[in-house]
Amino acid sequence: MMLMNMQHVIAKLRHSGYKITPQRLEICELILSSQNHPTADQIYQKILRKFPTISLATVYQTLHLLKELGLLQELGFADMSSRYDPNTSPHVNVICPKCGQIYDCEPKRAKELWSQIAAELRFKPVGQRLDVYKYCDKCSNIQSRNSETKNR
Amino acid sequence: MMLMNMQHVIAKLRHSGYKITPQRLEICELILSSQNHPTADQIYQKILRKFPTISLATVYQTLHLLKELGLLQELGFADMSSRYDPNTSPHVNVICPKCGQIYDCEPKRAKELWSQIAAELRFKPVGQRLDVYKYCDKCSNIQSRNSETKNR
DNA sequence: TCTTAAATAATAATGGTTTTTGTTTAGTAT
DNA sequence: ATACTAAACAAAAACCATTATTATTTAAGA
Repeated sequence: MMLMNMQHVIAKLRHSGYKITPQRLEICELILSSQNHPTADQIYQKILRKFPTISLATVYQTLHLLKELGLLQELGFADMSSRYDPNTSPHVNVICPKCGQIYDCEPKRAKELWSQIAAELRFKPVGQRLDVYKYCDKCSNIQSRNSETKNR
Repeated sequence: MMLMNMQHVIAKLRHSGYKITPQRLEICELILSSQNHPTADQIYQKILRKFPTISLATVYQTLHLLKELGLLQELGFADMSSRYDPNTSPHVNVICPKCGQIYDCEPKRAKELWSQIAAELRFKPVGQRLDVYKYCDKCSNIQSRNSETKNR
């Protein structure tokens, strides 16, 4: 299983004994339809259009549930809030260290790298995370303008 | 540059115009001598023995400075805590998804295959992070005991 | 339709990190 | 060695993403 779809989500929820609610389905669809991996608050802001009384706590609860069911991956960061990735298979997250922009990348070698490392580690991991840091076009301009000063 | 040492830290601080203080040196030594990547609070608790009046804010400031100087990597996690790794070269962090225990791993093929991916991406990353999730011995026992129930 | 455990909404609480402010100190010049 | 000054420090308050709590609502089976 690589990228979840709604059929899969519904089946998994039902099979695991959880209820199928409109809120849960909408949260899933929002994550699936977004290219960058949204934060909990970004999901909350979007879902407010369709569910004006939804609580941010519900968003968090649902995200944690989907994570436990293995339907998405939570990417924690030091300088920003967590982001949620519906792709749980080995792939590369290209991240701007300045603004946090993320996009996914699936190098041909990624899965090969993964399987070789897994073989060398002598155990079967339950998951993985591959991040690559690269200044996006916007931030690399700002960065080069400030790079001569002692900036902190 | 892979794993920092004290000589290197001192040179880097001086060259960058920052002062050499006992607090900064002690924090560096603690990180360098620790096998697992400690949290800010774990460093704070240890350093209290030698500097009973040190502030937690000083620990954070120092860690951020060392990060900016490229001397260590900050690993952010979903539970909003960070851990600090003096090894900034491509390596694998083996992490227990339950308790957060971490240890480093340097598979022979990691660097080789990593550079191949970098070549395929057509840019030179400014950093990277490779996490592999594996339940530690302690947590895998607990996990198997609870796995039949709907646990959350 | 009825029943009930689960899910939701609203709100308060939590806790890691950052900011602020006044004091101390490392590094340099005298 | 002493004095000077910007930087670093300690202490405490503030911040804010996330989690816990509680009362109300709802999905799903009888």
